Amino acid sequence: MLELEKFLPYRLSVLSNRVSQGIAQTYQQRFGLSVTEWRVIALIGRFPGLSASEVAQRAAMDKVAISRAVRNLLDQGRIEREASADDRRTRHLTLSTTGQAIYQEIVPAALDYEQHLISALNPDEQRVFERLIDRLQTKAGQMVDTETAG
Amino acid sequence: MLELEKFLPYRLSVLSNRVSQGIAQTYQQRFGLSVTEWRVIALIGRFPGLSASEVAQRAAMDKVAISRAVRNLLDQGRIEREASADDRRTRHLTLSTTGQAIYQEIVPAALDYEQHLISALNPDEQRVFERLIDRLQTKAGQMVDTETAG
DNA sequence: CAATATTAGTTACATTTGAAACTAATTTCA
DNA sequence: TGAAATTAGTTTCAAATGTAACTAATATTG
Repeated sequence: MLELEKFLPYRLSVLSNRVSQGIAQTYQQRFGLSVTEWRVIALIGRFPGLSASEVAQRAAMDKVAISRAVRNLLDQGRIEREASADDRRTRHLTLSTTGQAIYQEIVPAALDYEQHLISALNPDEQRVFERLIDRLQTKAGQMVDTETAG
Repeated sequence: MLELEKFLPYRLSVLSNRVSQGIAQTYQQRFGLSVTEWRVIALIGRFPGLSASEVAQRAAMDKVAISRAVRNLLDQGRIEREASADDRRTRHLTLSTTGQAIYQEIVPAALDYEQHLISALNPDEQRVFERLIDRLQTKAGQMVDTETAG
């Protein structure tokens, strides 16, 4: 007997969607950023000079999605792109002044959201929760690899 | 300083996507079901006679998405639909014989997947994890309501 | 060194998804 | 009662997304 509302994958999905949506309000309304665009900004802000494919790797997202987000952010003048000295295929990405302003404004709001959310747990619980998430993450990864799923 | 890879909303998103994808292999490959179609089947299997909007509510999904999934499942002969006696707008949904067979086959596989996944945690940890998820779920809901997000 | 394979990134096309408008049935309440 | 509001469900159109094919640059290897 499967009770969807108690089924872990389902609960994870609902929770994740709700959290993402909540946090997205911050940057969608204010800056019209998509989730992918925001992640690109977050990563380039943190690691200036990343290439598009490095961003894709770190964001765990598709390279096509990243390519499109990069294109949009370039069009909007929020990031800049410079050819690599030693590999003419890769271009290094950095935030423009505008992009930096956005980054500076969103990061505290995002961290604030996270703080609010996680304040539902006490510090001990927070640590436990994060460790368990990591373990599940690892396990889920193994299961994709070994095709145990069916 | 925001480190995406430690940021809870991001980690939840990655974990949830990975888990959903892992479990989806079971029903996508075998039956060509989308996530939404599978959820409709899961809910109608559990609660025969639900209407489309009741399914939408319980699945926490958009009514348009449910409408489309229902249409597909009807076309595939996997569910059946019968007008309600007391409200001619609503139609009650049930699994066809084919739909039941699918349900009977997927449910154990899904539960099995969940078991494998959660076996990364010991029983105590499992209970803790579920309680924490619930608390975060509640908190996230409150935050959407009160627009605390930023 | 030249043919082959690989990698970065983009483009094109087809499918999915979401928002808003819509129809039909039902409720509400003045 | 009957006009206005609500609800169930569908359709439409635009935007987002994924897959595969593609270009250009680099790496490999015979």
